[in-house]
Amino acid sequence: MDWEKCLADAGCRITAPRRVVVQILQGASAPLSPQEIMEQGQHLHHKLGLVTVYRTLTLLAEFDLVRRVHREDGCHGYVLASPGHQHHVICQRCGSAAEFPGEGDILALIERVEAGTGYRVNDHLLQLSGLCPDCQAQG
Amino acid sequence: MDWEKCLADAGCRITAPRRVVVQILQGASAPLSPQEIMEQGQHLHHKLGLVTVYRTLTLLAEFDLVRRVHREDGCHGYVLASPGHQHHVICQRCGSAAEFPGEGDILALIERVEAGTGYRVNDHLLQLSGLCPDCQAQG
DNA sequence: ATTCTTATTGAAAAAGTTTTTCATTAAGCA
DNA sequence: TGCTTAATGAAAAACTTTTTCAATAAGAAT
Repeated sequence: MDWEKCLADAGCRITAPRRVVVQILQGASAPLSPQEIMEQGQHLHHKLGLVTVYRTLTLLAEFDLVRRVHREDGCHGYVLASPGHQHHVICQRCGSAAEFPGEGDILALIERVEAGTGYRVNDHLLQLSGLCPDCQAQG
Repeated sequence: MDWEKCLADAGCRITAPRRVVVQILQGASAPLSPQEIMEQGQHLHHKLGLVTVYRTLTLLAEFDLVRRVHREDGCHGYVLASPGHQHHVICQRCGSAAEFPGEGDILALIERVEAGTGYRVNDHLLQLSGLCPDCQAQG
């Protein structure tokens, strides 16, 4: 579902800062920190504040529109979650990210884990890291 | 390999604070934050400082003896990584963690991702969250 | 055992990240 | 067009992580 409709249906307003945050994430090829989102976003909306970026990310995360991932540098990074493709490979060298569809494999694994541990699994985070094609080529 | 030997072989010293951090993690049933490790560790070594906990965790992580995971509250949590069982299910209610062996399934998935994206995968993080048996029973 | 070297520690301070507060602004409905 | 109230931005507070540096103690040499 469209993010605007998703928020609107929940009674949230579609504001300029929110549009900017989503737009920046849409154009990103790597997970961005709140700080980076603000810096890039200020080119589109020069009054954009860091606090608003945090609040927007928290809101988007509540609706699973955005996903928080680990970054090598220890920061939290955010990537847009397109439904059904919520997994990422991240390049350890340049930080670029690629999505991959992994639902099928994961679901099978989850079933086995539930059987083995007794836990009931509601959510999962799978993040791979390595080298993107470009960085491999550079050695 | 034993963590003490692992550090000693690299020329690091086996100190009381380091022993305490490992001991706390060994007794933990959920990922602990540096703060929590310090608080619990001070019962064993009352002078243990937070700085030392951070440094010890960084060191242990370098040798893959410890693993950093996401926690619902946004904090970073650390769990001991027993080799070959580096994956965890975390209970969203009580925070307890269980390990599960998932190597086989993951390796197959990784191969498919490498073929599909062109990325070369060096490392992976898989974290499941849900409800542990106890919390399920409580409703 | 004792001494020596130097890695490690703890405390304070600095740096960085995230949240709270509150007056002001503007989204969306009437 | 105006009204209501959610959302914003700035400042400050709270919290997390790193840096600095003098003091300590691990482990090798004696």
